[in-house]
Amino acid sequence: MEISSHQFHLLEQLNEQRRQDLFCDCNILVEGKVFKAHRNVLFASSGYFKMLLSQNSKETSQPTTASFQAFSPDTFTVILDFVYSGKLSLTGQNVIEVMSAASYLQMTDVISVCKTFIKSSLDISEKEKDRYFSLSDKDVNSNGVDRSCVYSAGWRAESSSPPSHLSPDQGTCMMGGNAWNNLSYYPPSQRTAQQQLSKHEQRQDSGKRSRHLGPQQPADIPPYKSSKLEDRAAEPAGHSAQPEEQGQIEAEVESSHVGYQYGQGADVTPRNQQERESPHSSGKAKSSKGEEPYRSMPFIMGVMGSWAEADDLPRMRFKCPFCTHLVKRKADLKRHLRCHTGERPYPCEACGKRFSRLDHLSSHFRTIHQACNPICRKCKRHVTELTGQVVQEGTRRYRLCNECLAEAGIDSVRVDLVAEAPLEFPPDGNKDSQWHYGEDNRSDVEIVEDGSGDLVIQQVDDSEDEVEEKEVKPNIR
DNA sequence: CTGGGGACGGGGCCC
DNA sequence: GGGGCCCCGTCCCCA
Repeated sequence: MEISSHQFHLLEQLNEQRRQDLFCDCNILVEGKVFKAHRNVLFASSGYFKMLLSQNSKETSQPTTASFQAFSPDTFTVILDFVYSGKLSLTGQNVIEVMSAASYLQMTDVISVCKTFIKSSLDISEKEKDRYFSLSDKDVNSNGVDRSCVYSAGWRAESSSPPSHLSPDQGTCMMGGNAWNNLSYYPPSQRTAQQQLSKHEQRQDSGKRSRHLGPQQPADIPPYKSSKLEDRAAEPAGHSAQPEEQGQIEAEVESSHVGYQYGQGADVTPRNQQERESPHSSGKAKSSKGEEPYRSMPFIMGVMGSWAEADDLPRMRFKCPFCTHLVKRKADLKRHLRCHTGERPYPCEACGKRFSRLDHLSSHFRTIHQACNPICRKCKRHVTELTGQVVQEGTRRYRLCNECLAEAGIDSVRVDLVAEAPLEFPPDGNKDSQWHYGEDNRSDVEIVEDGSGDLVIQQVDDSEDEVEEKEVKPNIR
């Protein structure tokens, strides 16, 4: 016979013990603030602590001490509260930091929820967003987000009552129920984004992890590191940034909270005040309408006006919802966001490779397909269509003179220079335009062979099918 | 190990 | 304000 409330009561008791500093055998130092906790609870909740405590498992008599500089005490409070309650107090202000901290601590469940939170904010559909983040008590039992949280819950944490004035934008995501085990569940509308983020993570992770891994770092360092600032901020405690840098980081991170505005001219509720109002809320309701397709993420894409004016820093007004990157213009943010979403709207119609930016496509086309520099790669002599050929080896294409060609005995894909010539880059970067090889005007993906039968031109239709493809494999380099 | 080539992200400027 | 373009730095792959 199973008593469903046991798990909850057990956790509640542990939380009570933590509050009363009973049996706490682990001290966590976060930017000077000490948090007390139980090793076994931390061990069970975080991959980072699991590794850390495993290393120190033999010295059980002494309290374990861990210190962090990579995130703020407030962020760790959210994390620790989750560990001891199963409730994750996410807000538009803290979601990035919480996700970064969770990444650092290897708490995949928390990361997943943060991603979902962010994804929902990015969702084009305002309705969808409202459904997932209207977290009044009533909605907690009916809307999407909490459906993901209480999905097949074996036990249910007692309902805390978020203030009824919470708006969708600033609602607090309560990760309750059986969240410990079941957070792999996503509402269907959010799975794609989840996959995208994960893949992007993997890509960044595999590519860049080694540079950030210290000897004692967790295996999965925060992957959301598109900015140098975040690179620094994510450094482990043992490799903390220089004091000067750290101060800057703190200032910027702090200002990213205090200075957050929900659309221009919106009210700003300082974080501390928000916390006084409610431990799980982030203040007053204030929704704002931005512009498509970012209209639905106003509470994350904050306008950084106040701190930019307060400090003498340049006016970096737009903040990336996925990292700490700040940009001056919305267009720059739009461009930057593609590095997170993996969106590649600019296909090269000569080779099918897709690019996130038109100028990169343009550059690619010039260097690869228009080979402006008719020099033999081997002997460096000038070649013409008569004296040389374009050779393709794997993904590399270059020119060789006939002599070097014969010497090398290359018989891989050869491309006539003449055949190269007609390829013209489409003007004005019309990503939807069909710029054609010859007279063909076809839709959908189609393989077209040129006269030589060697060069394979892939015409790519940038419509639904491609969208599907983009979602499946973003950011393939 | 090193250098070259290509891809990519950020910043800035121009229209 | 937004798009396009250019430049620069960085990273990765490969020879």
